[in-house]
Amino acid sequence: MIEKNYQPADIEARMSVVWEDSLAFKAGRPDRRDATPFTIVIPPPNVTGSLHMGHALNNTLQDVLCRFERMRGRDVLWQPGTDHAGIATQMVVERQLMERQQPGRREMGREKFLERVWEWKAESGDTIINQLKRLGASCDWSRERFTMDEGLSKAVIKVFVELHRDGLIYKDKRLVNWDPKLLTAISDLEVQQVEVKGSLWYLRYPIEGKSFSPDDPASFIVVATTRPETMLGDTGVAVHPEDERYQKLVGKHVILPLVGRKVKIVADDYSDPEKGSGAVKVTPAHDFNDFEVGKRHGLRQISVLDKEGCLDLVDNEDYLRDLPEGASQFAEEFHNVERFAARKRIVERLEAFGFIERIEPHTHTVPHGDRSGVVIEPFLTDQWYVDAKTLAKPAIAAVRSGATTFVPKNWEKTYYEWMENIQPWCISRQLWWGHQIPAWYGPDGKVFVAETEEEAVSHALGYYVEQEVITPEQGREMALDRNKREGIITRDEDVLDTWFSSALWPFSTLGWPDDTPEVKRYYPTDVLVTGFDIIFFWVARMMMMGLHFMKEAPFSTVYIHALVRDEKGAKMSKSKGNVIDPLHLIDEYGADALRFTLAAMAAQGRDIKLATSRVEGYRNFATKLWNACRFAEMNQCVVPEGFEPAKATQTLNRWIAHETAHTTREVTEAIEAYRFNDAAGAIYRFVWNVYCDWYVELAKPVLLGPDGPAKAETRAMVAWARDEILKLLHPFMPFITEELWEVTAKREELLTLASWPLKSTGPTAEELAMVAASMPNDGAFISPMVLPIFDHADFTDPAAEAEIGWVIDLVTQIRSVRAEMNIPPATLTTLVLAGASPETKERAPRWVDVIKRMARLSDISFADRAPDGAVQILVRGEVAALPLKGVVDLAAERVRLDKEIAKADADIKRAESKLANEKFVANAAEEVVEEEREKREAALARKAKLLEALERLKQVS
RNA sequence: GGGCACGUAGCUCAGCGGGAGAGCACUACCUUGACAUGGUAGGGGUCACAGGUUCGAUCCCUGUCGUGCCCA
Repeated sequence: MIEKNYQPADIEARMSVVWEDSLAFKAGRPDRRDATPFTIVIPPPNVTGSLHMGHALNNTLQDVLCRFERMRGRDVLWQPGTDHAGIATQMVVERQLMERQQPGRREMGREKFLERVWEWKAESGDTIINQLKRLGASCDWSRERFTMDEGLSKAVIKVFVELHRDGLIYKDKRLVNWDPKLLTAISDLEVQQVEVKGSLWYLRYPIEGKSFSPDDPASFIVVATTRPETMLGDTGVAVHPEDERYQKLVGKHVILPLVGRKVKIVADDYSDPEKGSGAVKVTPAHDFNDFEVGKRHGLRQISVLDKEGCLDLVDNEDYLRDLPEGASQFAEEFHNVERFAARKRIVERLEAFGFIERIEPHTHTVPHGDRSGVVIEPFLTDQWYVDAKTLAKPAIAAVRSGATTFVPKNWEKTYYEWMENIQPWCISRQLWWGHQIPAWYGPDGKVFVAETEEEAVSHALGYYVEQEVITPEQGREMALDRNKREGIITRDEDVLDTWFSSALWPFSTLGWPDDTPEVKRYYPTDVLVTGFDIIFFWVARMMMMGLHFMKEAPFSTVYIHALVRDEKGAKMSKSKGNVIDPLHLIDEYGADALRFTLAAMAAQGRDIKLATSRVEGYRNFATKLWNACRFAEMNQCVVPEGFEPAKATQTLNRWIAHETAHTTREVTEAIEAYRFNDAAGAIYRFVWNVYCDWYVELAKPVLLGPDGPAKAETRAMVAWARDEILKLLHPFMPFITEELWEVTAKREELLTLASWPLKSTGPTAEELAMVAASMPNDGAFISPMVLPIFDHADFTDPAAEAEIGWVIDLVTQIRSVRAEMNIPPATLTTLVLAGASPETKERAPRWVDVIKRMARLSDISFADRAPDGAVQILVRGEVAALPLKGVVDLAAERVRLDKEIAKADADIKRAESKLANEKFVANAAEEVVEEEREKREAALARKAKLLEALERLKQVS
């Protein structure tokens, strides 16, 4: 028994339990042992995060695919799990400690702090998983993984060790993006370029050997900079080699103001003669470009900042080297001054001595940390790097060859662009939460990379014995006795970039590096569904790692969906406060409505600007479906054993079978092509505008009439079509459809495991091969879409279409005319079918009840010609007359007819002018020309009838 | 500066070489035996602008203007 009202919350709670108890989503169910696997790995959300709109969209689309393929009989594995999200999670816990005024991370120490993070994970880690379940995600929850799981950690260690062994991971001292707030290096991708209104300072650097005077331009060179405070670390001045202004100065030196360091003037085309003064200061330790310039000219690298972004001058040997007397006094004065304060004070000091020529307002982009929001400092440190350039090569090739394709295709360009210009990937992070790097250092700094500490120890002992640092005897003792190893090696403190473990996700979750049956069966995966914002972070890196370690690309298709934006098109973010919480929408309208909205708006290549009104509209759609099913139930509609819709005899029933088959094809093909919006649109229109608006309405007289074969067949068909609807809609609205499936009949299985109505829209591989062989090989790929197999061919019934189409047109037009003539619904009128064709005469009696009911008529009759003074409409070329003499204003009818005639005239004119155009007739496709002729004929016929009608009207008045 | 999108009904969006579509909103009418979370009918758009290709352009090409995103 279906409840009177549709209550999403009740249904959703109950169905979640039903699915869970039945293990419906478990991969590798025995009954699917011989089925082809279908695998998707979830983009793992942050373990302590909560569901946002992006997740809702991303997971709705994955779920549509998984439920669709599951119903098509595949052995579906949707692999769920969460990401440890290094920086983000560590920050959250640190903030928590601060808010609770508890000891900070450093005071706690590494071990205690990590315990604390694990506690937080235990507390909040289920949130996001439960939210995904509320959305209806049909993951195999029994296989949930976490990037810091034992198994996944094992994979991470193995990958690191192997890549290091192969020279693809190495340690290097170079400039990194340093976050002075989080005190860690970050990768290029974690840096956000922000446009900032700043200044350009023009500094005067005195030329060596000349006596400096602000009034004597020959005594100095002007350099322009956006970061005056870094001048303390300057080790050169660069001018363009072809810049005539400065050619004489190249090779000479300037004396750095305030500092007194002697600095060389070099020629380098990095300096742009058009910009600023044409001369730039070179600070190799604090700027990426300057670093390169410095390398080209052998300039020293002097770091003048510490990890926290404060000036570091006292005891800074690099800084103090070769400085004149008195330099240490300045160093002491400015030591430990924060970088922005330092900028201000140094500018003041320079100004006081006449070293500033001028200051211009200047807008430029400044790198910011995407997590901390502070300005990133290029900083010279030792870090671990992945040789991304080498790994990128096969990853590029896999997409070029089509082994992996992007949908929509244009993202491939973005992918190539990035991959072909890829930089070494900095993977070490100065954090505690994450996979600690499996590298150990000896007392002399020698590094030993190994999977375990034991192994590292043995490497180290071997090495130091060989180097004769210790004797073989000592080595043996240390190997045997842990207590004697004190100080031999210490582990690298750093952890790996979170994306390092994410890059392994498609195989680490299946049990790799162990040789598990899951790895064999489910790798490579079928499709990856994700947003374009993480193509670089994640997709590219999975491609690299997958190809390197598994020798096969991790997925054959990458479906890139839109970003969900706010109504203004801006990215939703907490800081902007424009976030729409999907859970609120679920509470208000139900998960099904939210899912349907997202799917319906997921057109390829366009962002989604979410409007709540759409969600409401689709909730109404769910209600509509609910009530249609109630109607079927009230009329005892059930599908009898062995019912074959193709064998239906009633025209109406043949028609709905035909329409259902058509929709089935539309929905199936659209999902196959990742056109989620088309699929959603097709099923929506079918349910509301075909099944509810017409089929059910047209079936009512039969269902309410006397028992008999027609009624029995109609009851069966109403139920059959309903079941087909539930199946087609299930991937989009799983909860309501499963509920209705359960309550409308005794079922052998859950809807979620039922068979999809259409197995395949294309030929099998064999058939394709046959077709290909029989055709001249022009290299063209024959898409399965082009050669559809009509499983539902039995249902095509043009005669039924024509008959029902006539009924629909007739009813619609009568309604329209009645509304136009302001005939109140309560007024019943009569209908005269004038000069009806034999076809119409044969059809009409079958539909009298329906037409009377729907068009609000009292009687339908035939006549040779329309009665005088009747409103006359044209339905498929024949006149239908409503004798309304006295009911309506005949003048109004004349106006209406005039309008109709004018319309027909316009159509005739348009068609004729086209047909009169020789070029059109000569160039346009045959069908198009023919179509135009038909249009002309139809319009001419229509006009003739309308003129007759007008004539008759005139005779009356 | 380079790249990628996008400007279609009041709003949110489909469509895309042969007569402009949906949902919501709006107007009028309707509590008809599934449904007022509903039904019926209707109004509303030189498809940003300017050129070009074509027999034919909202759709393809070029440019302009505007908006958004990504990368320097």
